[in-house]
Amino acid sequence: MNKITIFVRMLTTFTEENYIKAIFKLEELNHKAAISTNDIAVSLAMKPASVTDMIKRLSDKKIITYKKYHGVLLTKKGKEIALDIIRKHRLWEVFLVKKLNFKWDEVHDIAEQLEHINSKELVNKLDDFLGNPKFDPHGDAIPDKDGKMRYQQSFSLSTVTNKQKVIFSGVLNHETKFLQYLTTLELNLGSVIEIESFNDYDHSYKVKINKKNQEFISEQVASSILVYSANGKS
Amino acid sequence: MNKITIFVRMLTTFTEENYIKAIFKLEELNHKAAISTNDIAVSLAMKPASVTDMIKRLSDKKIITYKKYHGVLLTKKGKEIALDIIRKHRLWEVFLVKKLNFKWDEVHDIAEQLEHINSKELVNKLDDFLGNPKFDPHGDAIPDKDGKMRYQQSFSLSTVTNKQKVIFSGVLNHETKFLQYLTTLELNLGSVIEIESFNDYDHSYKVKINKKNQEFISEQVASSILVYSANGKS
DNA sequence: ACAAATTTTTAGATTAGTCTAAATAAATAG
DNA sequence: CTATTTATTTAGACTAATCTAAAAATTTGT
Ligand SMILES: [Mn+2]
Ligand SMILES: [Mn+2]
Ligand SMILES: [Mn+2]
Ligand SMILES: [Mn+2]
Repeated sequence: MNKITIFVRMLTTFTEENYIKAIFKLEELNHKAAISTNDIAVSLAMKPASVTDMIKRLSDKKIITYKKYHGVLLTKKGKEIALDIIRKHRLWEVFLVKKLNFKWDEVHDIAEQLEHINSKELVNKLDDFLGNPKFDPHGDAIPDKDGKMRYQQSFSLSTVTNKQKVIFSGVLNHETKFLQYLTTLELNLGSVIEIESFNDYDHSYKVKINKKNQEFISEQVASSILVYSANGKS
Repeated sequence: MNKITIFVRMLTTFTEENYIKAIFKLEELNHKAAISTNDIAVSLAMKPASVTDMIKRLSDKKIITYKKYHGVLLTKKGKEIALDIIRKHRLWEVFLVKKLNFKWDEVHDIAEQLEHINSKELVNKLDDFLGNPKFDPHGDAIPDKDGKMRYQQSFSLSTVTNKQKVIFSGVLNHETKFLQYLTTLELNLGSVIEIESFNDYDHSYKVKINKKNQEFISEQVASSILVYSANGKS
């Protein structure tokens, strides 16, 4: 009746990793208070009761801190896991677009699967193969092997109201439909957006893209477009 | 109390796919009779009772035919799924070796994960990116998108007893240790093996590899080495 | 052809991950 | 500050995938 206890590195399951990533993204948005059960449930399309169950498990594994009725926060270990998953997701997206010729609106779901492949050597060799890219096809920063990533000094187009030139550097909405719409505007990462006029009434823009096509951009669309100033400063 | 029944394409789980692949490989070896519960259990390091459970599920899904106490066989659908998994496994192995510079003895476990990534477009684009390779880094044929693969007309080195030149074209043992040993012999796919003498007593060989190094090959090793005749015929 | 050995299945239990419905705690609004 | 509303947790149930132990079927050896 003797039991031998062996301490095995506790791996995270596919499911746990999805919770960890969701909590990380909610913390990025909130970056103040703890994340609520409900917010996690909404973001994963799960019922709150299921979330309560899982956060207990993650808390036992020291991946989050959890105070009943008061939400959760990732521990250092939890953040490391999250950044590793995000690193893999974004590197695979670069691979799919740059090497396999997928379009930027086609890669997210495949990367959702690939981000769970477990191999340190694989992700690092993939990183090298791709030339250690700093941004993914949607302009999101890619964490390096130590989890470091430089957040871009960009802002939403919807915060700009004066005539000026800005550079398109990222999106806040990753839906296929939205990305495809931007493609029809010939808007790609790095494109120059010249604001020709701002409509005070509906907050829409008339812009010229890459000195070529003149387009109309609604407030709704502008709010999901990230840009930085075209004047070297920043 | 009305129920709406929606017919959803029934996807195979990770676990089911591993059973399907195991059964396929056992059928390749046996290619006569049905595959026994026990053989599946051994090949997956699982208990027979668990296998019985799973083969009931696979039978319900029409992936295998199952007669209680008399083993299983893959249906057409089952074989298609198996070939698709094997296609993915071997294409990913090519990717890992050719593009990411992994060694041929390092790729199997990573490919075991990647083979379950679910995306028709991904596997076909990967195939194109790799130049539609016909063989993986271990000399195994890669099924095309219709599941067709040309079996090689090769034979085990241990069936050759006369002096002759043969070409190394594959392995029957995929263990890291074995593959590493072949590497120390400077034996790579395509290497020329000149049989200089065959020892009738212990069935070992003295050979010259690539017209360079003279090596000793035991019967045990020879039995896992696949070759074809270097004289154009075949 | 029958007894013994082997293989396979069944029965019952466990864990991860999910759900619904009910209970309870926290937040909000008068 | 209390009542109502909202959020969270608990309780109980289900499925997939696994196990052990026991029962049943098949195979083997004499
Ligand atoms: Mn994505
Ligand atoms: Mn992205
Ligand atoms: Mn392999
Ligand atoms: Mn292989």
